[in-house]
Amino acid sequence: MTYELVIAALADNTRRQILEQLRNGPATVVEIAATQPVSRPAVSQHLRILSDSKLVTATPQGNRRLYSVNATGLNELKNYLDTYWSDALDAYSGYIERESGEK
Amino acid sequence: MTYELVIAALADNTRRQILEQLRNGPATVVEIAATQPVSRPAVSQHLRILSDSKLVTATPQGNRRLYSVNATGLNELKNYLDTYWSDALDAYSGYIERESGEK
DNA sequence: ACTCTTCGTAAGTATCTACTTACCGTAAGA
DNA sequence: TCTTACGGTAAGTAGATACTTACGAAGAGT
Repeated sequence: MTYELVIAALADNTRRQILEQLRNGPATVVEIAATQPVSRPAVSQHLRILSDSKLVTATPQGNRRLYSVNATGLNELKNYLDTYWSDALDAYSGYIERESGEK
Repeated sequence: MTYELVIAALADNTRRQILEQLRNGPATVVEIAATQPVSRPAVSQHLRILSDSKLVTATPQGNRRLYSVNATGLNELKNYLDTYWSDALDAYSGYIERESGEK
C-alpha cells in the first residue's frame, strides 16, 4: 500500500526537481535549496515527504545531512504498475478498436 | 512531458478506484458512480482528468458513454520511470551502504 | 565560551483540488 | 410529442497542501 505515498510524492513538481538533482549525486539541504526557487524550510518539508515514501535517504554527517536517491520507493511504484496493470490493460485497452472494426 | 498528467491523475484515490473498476471491463458513468461513494458529477470530473491523461477512453454509444482503460497513459509513466530512473538509481542508491561499510 | 552554519519544526496563509447542488443538452422509448 | 435516462458543465465551498517567516536545537571551528 506504500505505492500511494510514492505517487503522492511524485505528484509535486518541486519534489520531482529535487529528485532529478539527486540523480547527479547526494546533496545537502542548502545545496538543494540553492537550485530551487523555494525556501530552505520548504525543501526540508519536501525531503520529509520524499523520505517517508522511500524515494530518498538521509545520512547524517556531523552538522549536515546528506540526501541521496533511494530505489525502494520507485521499485514499489513500478511493482504496482506491473502487477496490477500490465496484463489487465491489454485485455480491455483495445476495446474500441475491436468494436469499431466490426461495424 | 505528459507523464506529469498521469502522475497527477493517479495521485487521487477515487480515480484509482475508478481505474480498478474499469479493469474488469468498460462501464458507463452511472455504473461507475454506483460503486463509488461520490456523486455522478464528481465521477464525470474524474473521468475528464483520466481522459486527459490518456488513462481511459470514451466511446459514445447513443445516449451513453462507455469508458474503458487506455494503455497509453500508463505506458507514458512507465517509460518515464524506466528511462529516467532505472539506471541512475543504481548509481547512487547504494551510497549509504558503501559509505557505512567502510568505517 | 562564543560564533557560525546546518537543518528541522511551528505557526500562519494563500492557492489548489475534490466535492456538492443546480442546470442544460441530447438520445431513447412510450 | 412527451417523458425519462444519461452525462457534461457551472458555481460555490470545505479541506488539503505548498509556501512563507520565525524560532530553536545541535555540531564545527575559532
